[in-house]
Amino acid sequence: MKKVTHKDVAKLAGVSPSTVSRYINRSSFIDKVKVDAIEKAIAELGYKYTKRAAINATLRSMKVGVVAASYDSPHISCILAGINKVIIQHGYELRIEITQWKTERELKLLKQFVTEKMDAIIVIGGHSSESEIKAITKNLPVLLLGTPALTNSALIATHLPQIRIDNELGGYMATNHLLQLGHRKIVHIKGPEENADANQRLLGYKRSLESAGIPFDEKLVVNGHFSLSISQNEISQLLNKGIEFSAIFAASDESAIGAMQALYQHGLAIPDDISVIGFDNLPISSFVIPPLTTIHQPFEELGEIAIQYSLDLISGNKPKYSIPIINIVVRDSTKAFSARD
Amino acid sequence: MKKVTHKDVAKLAGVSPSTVSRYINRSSFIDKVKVDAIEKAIAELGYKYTKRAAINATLRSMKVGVVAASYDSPHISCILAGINKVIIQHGYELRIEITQWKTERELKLLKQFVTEKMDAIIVIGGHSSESEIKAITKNLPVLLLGTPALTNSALIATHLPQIRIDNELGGYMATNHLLQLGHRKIVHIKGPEENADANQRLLGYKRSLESAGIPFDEKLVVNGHFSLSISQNEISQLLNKGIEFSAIFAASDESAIGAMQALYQHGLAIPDDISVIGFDNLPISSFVIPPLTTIHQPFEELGEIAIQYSLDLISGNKPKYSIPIINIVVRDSTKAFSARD
DNA sequence: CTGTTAGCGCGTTCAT
DNA sequence: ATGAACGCGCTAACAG
Repeated sequence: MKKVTHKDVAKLAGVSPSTVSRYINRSSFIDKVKVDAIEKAIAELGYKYTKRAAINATLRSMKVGVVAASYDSPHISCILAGINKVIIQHGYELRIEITQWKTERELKLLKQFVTEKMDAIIVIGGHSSESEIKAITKNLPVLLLGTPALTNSALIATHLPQIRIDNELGGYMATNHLLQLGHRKIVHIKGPEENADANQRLLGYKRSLESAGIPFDEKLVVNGHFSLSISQNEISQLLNKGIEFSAIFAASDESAIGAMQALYQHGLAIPDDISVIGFDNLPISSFVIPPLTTIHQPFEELGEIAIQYSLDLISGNKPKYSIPIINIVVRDSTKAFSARD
Repeated sequence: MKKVTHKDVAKLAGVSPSTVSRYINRSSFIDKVKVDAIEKAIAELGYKYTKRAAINATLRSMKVGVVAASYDSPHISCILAGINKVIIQHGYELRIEITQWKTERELKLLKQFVTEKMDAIIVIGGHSSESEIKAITKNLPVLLLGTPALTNSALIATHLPQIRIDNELGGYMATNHLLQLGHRKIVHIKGPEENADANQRLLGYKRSLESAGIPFDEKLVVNGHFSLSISQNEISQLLNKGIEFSAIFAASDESAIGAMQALYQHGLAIPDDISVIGFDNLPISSFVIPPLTTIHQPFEELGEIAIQYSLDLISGNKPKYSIPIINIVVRDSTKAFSARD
């Protein structure tokens, strides 16, 4: 028993193979009578379409490649879930590769995706510049998700489409929450210098302080690189230096958790001694002790939007999308300021 | 400029296309002179092998499918990273699909993988029975990773290969650690009834108690279903009932963290009032407060072993593998027993 | 609208 | 050991 092909279907239906192909792809209108015959033949023969052969014939891959820093970063998992959810409905496949935080590897993977003829590429929180990416991917549809790559201003402006939340607003909301609780000395654990998201959150922090009439204090800002251990270290040093503060706004939940670690090690209670607010709302953030107040990012939705956008790019449609909304989730790690003894 | 194919290479090298093909696949010995000619032609033409066409010609997919419960389960991410690491070196591709904890979806995906002619399938912590899986996958290489599917004893025994750690030993080690710290009333948060891993951990718990001469107390065992929130709930109820205990052995880190939540809400300090030990050593477990003592599972290594095994299955080699070693990681959540006031 | 012809780039019989 | 011929299953270009 050989595999039944569209030719067999064609023969039985009394039409040509190409008509069957056209029927399958709905690429043109077909006589109702023939459609019926084809459908009958398909049912009778138990014909199954083999996408592989089509891909081989068209030289298109029907794949979209995703490069991300790692699998086990919680928010990346959520984004991937969102992407996966919609992509399968469109007959595309997902190819996920991880950079392990190495820029060279990111570039290498991008090149590989190009030679493998991916139909589109999504870069999640990449570290290379827009111009580098564009140089490699040429006119392939590329989408930047989350942290956009740094634009090297020395080169021509190459604006790749990107999906991002309103980070400045998030930074403002977080800081404002602390302010409203009566805190005045608020530490900010910022993200990497070259990260636009991080910078915008810092901007939001500044604007919030400003609108409350509190002067910006350089000494209260440390760089946690979105990293748990680095943030832990930074806060620990701050504490050792004896710098005073009653609250922390961390630019990521991982940073916030690192800060909590440091506070814990120094015997400081959260939120009684120090309030902490994060940014991301990772799945785990509601389960740290105490549960973390944070800014919620709809990661899965971000993934869905990103892939929709990419699909539109592939098909040449004008992408239409809405920026997902962020909001504050108040849990137990923040509390009204009270002067310590 | 058209794509350069193996035919072009053949022509330039003065050999036949099939010889080039044989050279590429090393499927038979070729005259040294011709090899040189071929290599020279490849270099000159910048020829690139196109796997897609080969796949189409052989009707093999060069893919292995993985079904897992979700992307954003921390240990699954680690396993996937391990799999990904070795699979790319072998020219295979990874197709990951998630079941969202639904058994029907698991079965559906399995069927889909079969019709897509996956070369092998890995099921991570599946929920269907071995016989169900085997019925669908026939003689396709299937590997069960972690939690094996429940074997329905009513049907014929169908032993699918599976990679697992020594869960009984892990349960023993965890309990023993607590015992050595002087604890006598040790709560166990077990996993789902139908989960073999969970049952074995429970067995280890029992054996450890037994060897310490402590009678097993049914009331000290609750079912946390490996779930954070359920475990939280169960421990909360235990506390409300006034049942006495000084330590908890949770069958998963997520359960342990849930337990910690409950303790926190009841104003109990960890480890001063209650010691907690988990099982898994998730990336986050070192960062909860206090850092969690737990049994370390080498997830990434498990992934590597699983895919190696699958690759061996595909190529017909006799799979050789070693069961990965687990060990205890002592952090701050456990402490010597001291009678409370 | 539909059928015919000609590939896509490679693997795999057969012979020799 | 090597070449010729054919096949994989489908799409695309061209006629009509």
